[in-house]
Amino acid sequence: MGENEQEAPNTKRSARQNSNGVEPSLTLAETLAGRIREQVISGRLVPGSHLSEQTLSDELQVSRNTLREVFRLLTKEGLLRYEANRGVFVATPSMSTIVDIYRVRRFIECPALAQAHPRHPAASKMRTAVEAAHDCRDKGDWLGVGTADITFHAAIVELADSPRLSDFYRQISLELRLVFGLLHDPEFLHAPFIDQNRSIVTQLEAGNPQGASETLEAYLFQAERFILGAYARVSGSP
Amino acid sequence: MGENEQEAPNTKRSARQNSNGVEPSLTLAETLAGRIREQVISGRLVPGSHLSEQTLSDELQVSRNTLREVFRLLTKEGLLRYEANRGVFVATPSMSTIVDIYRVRRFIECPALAQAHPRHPAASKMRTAVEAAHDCRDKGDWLGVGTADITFHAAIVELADSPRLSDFYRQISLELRLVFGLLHDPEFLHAPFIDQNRSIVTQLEAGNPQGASETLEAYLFQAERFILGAYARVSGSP
DNA sequence: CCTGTCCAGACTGTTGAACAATTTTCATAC
DNA sequence: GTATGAAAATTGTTCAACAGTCTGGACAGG
Repeated sequence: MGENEQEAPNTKRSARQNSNGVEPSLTLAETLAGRIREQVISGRLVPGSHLSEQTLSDELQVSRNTLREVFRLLTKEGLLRYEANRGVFVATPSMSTIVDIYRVRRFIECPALAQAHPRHPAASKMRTAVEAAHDCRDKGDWLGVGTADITFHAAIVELADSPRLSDFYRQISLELRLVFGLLHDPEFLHAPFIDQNRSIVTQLEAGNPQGASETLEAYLFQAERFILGAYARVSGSP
Repeated sequence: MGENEQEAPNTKRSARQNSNGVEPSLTLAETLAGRIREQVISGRLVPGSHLSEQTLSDELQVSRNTLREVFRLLTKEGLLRYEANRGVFVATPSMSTIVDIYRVRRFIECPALAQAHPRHPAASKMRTAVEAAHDCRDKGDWLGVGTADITFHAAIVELADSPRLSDFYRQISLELRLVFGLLHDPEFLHAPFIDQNRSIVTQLEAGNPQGASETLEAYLFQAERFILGAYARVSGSP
């Protein structure tokens, strides 16, 4: 009797272990995707390196199948690259990647800003992000400055009121952060742009979205040159 | 005796069966994703319906694990939607979906066209697509007209020379086709726009991208009203 | 010494079965 | 008629196995 009851008391930690506890119904794969995304963005996982299924699944204590789901997610986000029968690699941004990213940014951010209403909710997000960047600079927290910068520009895109556009921009930002990680010199990269961001939001708040947009375009061209230069330096003499 | 030997000689056809044989290193999951994508776009898989893992994996003769990889792919494309512990459903476009799609289209297509060089390679793609749509109309092949229409507008986006923008637009097109499938009245939806497409490409070829862009903007506003109206009719009295 | 072939090992692609966790269904009690 | 609670169905995750593909080295011949 009772052989029906599967009482096997489950030695492994229960499937949905949540060290922080509060994640509401996030699947394991999604949680891990977040973790690996962090590592890729922060540069701890070097672009071009091979991610072995066996090694990683051992390391993260998940099965290969689950890890493969994670890989699928991150591949679609552009952070990993697939090669059939050879596995996944951390994406390696090239010069043309950078050029394309900045082309897209100018294409989307400038019109979004130019046609924005100064009292749009996203405008206050911009202001908040600018001040956060300022604070972080004072504390020497350059990684925080980078995050605030991304937030600022995401807010610009939100001015266009399009969920799909915002999602797309989120993806572009991810790739850009991958580039930043490759350059590891956040101070040099971000310092010059904090004040320009402030000038942009100030112009917008003053009811001059057109001027803000022009400042932004100049900003983006300048930033592109900056990044390309830094990239060439890193890539030329590693 | 011999119970140790797993003699079951693998009744299923070898893993990489390729009925057409020529697919170069496409993974099974990717192949299946293509098949399901077709079914979703064509409307054979009704929006909102639940895709059971067990049922579908039996039907497609693949394992649940592989099918889950397929689901992950299509979810990222916006054709399927995930609900934790409840499974995947075919995405159900709403009015706000349509509004957002057309907002994005105007936001991207019009500037891409306005700043285009008339001799850009994508311009000839536009011309080809227009003529194809014309031919299909004469033959009464309205599904072909729809495909040609999508191709035409994808070519417009290609004028911007940005792979990431083109990829993004491809995704938007997929969602739009999902809407079309929901409306199943391709003649009514596409017939009015073939000639406008022709006018647009003609203006571009004549060296007037600005005029082409204005025509396109009017086109997109009109098409949005069309689709929204058809949607309301279908959704109101099913 | 160089080059091409062949073989073994490592890794990915896919499978099927199993169990845990969650949702849904349904019968019963109030 | 609605609440309750257990059974059934479904998803989330794991494991072990095997087939297909790639990698690297041993080995033979030039």
